[in-house]
Amino acid sequence: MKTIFRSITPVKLLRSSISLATQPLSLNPSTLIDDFTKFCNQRDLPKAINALGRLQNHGIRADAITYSELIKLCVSKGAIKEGKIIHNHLYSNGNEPAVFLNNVLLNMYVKFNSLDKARLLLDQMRERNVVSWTTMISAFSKAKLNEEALRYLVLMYREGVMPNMYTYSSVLKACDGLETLRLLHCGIIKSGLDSDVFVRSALIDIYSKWGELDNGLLVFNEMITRDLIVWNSIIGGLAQNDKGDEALNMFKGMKRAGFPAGQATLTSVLRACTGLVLLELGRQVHAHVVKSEEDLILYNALLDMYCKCGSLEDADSVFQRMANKDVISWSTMIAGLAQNGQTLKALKLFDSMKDSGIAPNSITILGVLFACSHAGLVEDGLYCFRSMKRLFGIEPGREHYGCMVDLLGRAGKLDEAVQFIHGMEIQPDAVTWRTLLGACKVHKNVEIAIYVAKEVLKLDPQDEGTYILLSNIYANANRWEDAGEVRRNMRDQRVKKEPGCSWIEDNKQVHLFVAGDNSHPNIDKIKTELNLLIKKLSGMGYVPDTNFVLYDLEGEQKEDSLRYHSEKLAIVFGLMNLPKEKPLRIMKNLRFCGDCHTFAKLVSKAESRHIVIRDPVRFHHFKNGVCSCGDYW
DNA sequence: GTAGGGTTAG
Repeated sequence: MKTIFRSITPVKLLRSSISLATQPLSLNPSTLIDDFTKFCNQRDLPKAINALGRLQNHGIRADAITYSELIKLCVSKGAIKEGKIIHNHLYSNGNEPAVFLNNVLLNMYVKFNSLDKARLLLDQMRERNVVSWTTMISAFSKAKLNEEALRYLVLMYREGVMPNMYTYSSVLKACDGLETLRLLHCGIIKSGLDSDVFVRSALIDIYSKWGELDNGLLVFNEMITRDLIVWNSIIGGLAQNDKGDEALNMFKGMKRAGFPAGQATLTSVLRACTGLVLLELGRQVHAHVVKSEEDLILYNALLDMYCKCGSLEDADSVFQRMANKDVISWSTMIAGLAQNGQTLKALKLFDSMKDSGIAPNSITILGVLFACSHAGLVEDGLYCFRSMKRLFGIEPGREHYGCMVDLLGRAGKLDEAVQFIHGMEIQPDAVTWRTLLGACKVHKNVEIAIYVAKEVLKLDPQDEGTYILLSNIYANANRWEDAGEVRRNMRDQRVKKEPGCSWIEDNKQVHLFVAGDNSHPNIDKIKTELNLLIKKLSGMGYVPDTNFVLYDLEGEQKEDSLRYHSEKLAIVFGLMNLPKEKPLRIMKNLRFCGDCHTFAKLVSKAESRHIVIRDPVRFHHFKNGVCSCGDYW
């Protein structure tokens, strides 16, 4: 008895006698700790915090592991207040917990999204190790505070703490460009940490995000042991960089390596299908995923795939059945309807979205404006644009302005569109002007077109289409000198020409047709069939429209290059090979030329086929001689 | 003991 009393300081004795009055429990320190430990183990937060209060009153400490477990319990329950009580307790009486517990506290504030509190704590800590720094860096990186993440990496270096694989795998995401990325990669290799799978998957991912897929592939190919996430990184990287076919090949490789596809994998596979318009493969993925639990991201990708493969019925049925829908699900569906020419349904869906209590974001509004512009709903579009900030708190961005230029231009209000661009709060870019140029073309306004084309070329001197258009305009007006100058400028700028190509899926195979390329095995047969078809259509009044051809070709040669545009070859291939009841679904890399558009309309009538062609911006559903775009595109 | 990588809409 005596010895026990002697071991307690007078202050502590005083405290315990006070607490005795309010909390008539055990006085014995070991019993108090036992109580505390017991409640922590039982994950009984209120009782544990109560017991902690008694420890506090008696100036007693439990062991670090128990505290750490209790803090984790707070995190899992979102108990911020309790977490702070523990923090105060650990810092009471001028104590500072060991770095391990400090790290647990740091992590707690991070999980509570209190980055400022975490930052303060880190500043205050006497000892900071690699875990402390990594906790902060990872938090900044996840919160997309990239500058802060990189800044803390530097602070860490300056303090003489070296990053490890945990640090690198989380800081890589925060790279602000290729230069930083290369520096980090060097550091990783020098420290021998590049054998870590986490670091590797982060490297693959970030290289592909910065458009250096080859470096990502290099990292991937050097790996001896790969896990599911590394496969996902490379497949996702390929899919996001429009290398759908390579992504699908990689997916095959992954299956060969014995990995079952996870939801993230299938999301990327769907993205690849979307990019390649592989509706049938997309359907197979769908059939595969309906068996598992509904994953929102995956289902959103499914929606997008159906929309972008021009199958609105499938998209709608998925959308109707989805138990949870977020702003992306709604925006995908609204944009999908709009792009497929179903304007009124798109606007109706926007109303339903608002009714359902999901707040639209800037991308949702973009879909709505797109719908208005493609249906000539000038007033509705203007209203939406003018009220987006007031109603939804969304500032119009460059793309919203672009949609408005399109809206005015399409409606033939070309002067107003020019005025609108001059009044924009954001500097117009080449895309803005090019949008208006397209409208000038449709409405055949030469005067404005010349002005607009010059604006485009000021901002993008490499734009092939604009040179050609401008020189065609001059040539048609017999202004040969001007046309010649445009041609010279084009040569001086070494404008690159992107070859037009189209592709179509048949029996799980993609058939690609590139302008001027005869490598398809059946190309001769296809060309023969195409010529027969053109003859048949000529009987219906089809005359090739040569205005859409390059200026340096003449007469018959002009018509010949037009004759074999890749979308025509793809259409004929589809007619020859796909069953009559199936719509022809064709994808192309460039915008439609007017001649091919007319051609497709006539074919849909002459052959009674439903033809769906996707250009880089929208869809054209050809049925019975009419296109869903209403001949505006 | 505490810190880490991949997936969706324009």
